[in-house]
Amino acid sequence: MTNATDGFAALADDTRRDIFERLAKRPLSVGELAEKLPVSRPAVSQHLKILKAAGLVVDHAEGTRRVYRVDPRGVEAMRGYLDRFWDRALAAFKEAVEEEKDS
Amino acid sequence: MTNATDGFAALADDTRRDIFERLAKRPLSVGELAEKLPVSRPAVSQHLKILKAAGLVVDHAEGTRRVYRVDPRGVEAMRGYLDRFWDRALAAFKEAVEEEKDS
DNA sequence: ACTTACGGTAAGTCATGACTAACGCAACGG
DNA sequence: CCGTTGCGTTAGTCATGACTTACCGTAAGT
Repeated sequence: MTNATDGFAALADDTRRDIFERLAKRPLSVGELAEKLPVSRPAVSQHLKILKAAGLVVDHAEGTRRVYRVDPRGVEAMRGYLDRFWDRALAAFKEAVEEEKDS
Repeated sequence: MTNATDGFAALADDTRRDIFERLAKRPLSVGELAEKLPVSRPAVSQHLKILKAAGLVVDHAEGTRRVYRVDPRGVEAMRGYLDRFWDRALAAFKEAVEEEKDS
């Protein structure tokens, strides 16, 4: 878990990205999310399960409700993955552009 | 294109992430990629089409071959998306942890 | 021109996954 | 207690997408 690669699959779905962005604004319960979204409550529950497995959200009980919030550590893991490629890709890209100018 | 959200779907697939990581090391042709991967050449071609649409790679002709390389701008776009949530999520997360200690 | 190398496209198959309805379970409130 | 609220899970359906085979276009080499 908190394996950056799972995060991509988690955020690939539109509904899940919607949920993620709403939780980024403020913590919400499953029911509160389902109200705003065009899908059923069980669907939201399943999406949250996937986001949680990817390390992007955490939940805690609050009476009978379960409140979810974004876990910045999961976001950081994905940033770290992209960073590993960014430096190298940027250097190689600029170099290629320079050679292109020699036409 | 270069829309960060398409990048998540693009990197969600294992084969596509494999292609992306190989291209990050050095530019490669379609055939060179297909040699190393456990899928057919047309499959690689289709994956590259998706990565290109997501703004993560660019291609250029080289004789009859087409050489693909990583486009750092696409990577940067995804980083930017994650950054928008990271600050806010981190602050909210720390605050919640502090309240948790009051138990 | 003919052939060969290289790659994108089309059509069809099969697995994955997003969704709903129905059910089960725990935590309060009367 | 007993009903209600709030979630998670299961089973089943339907759409999406990853893959292969076959085919077509294009750019050299002879």
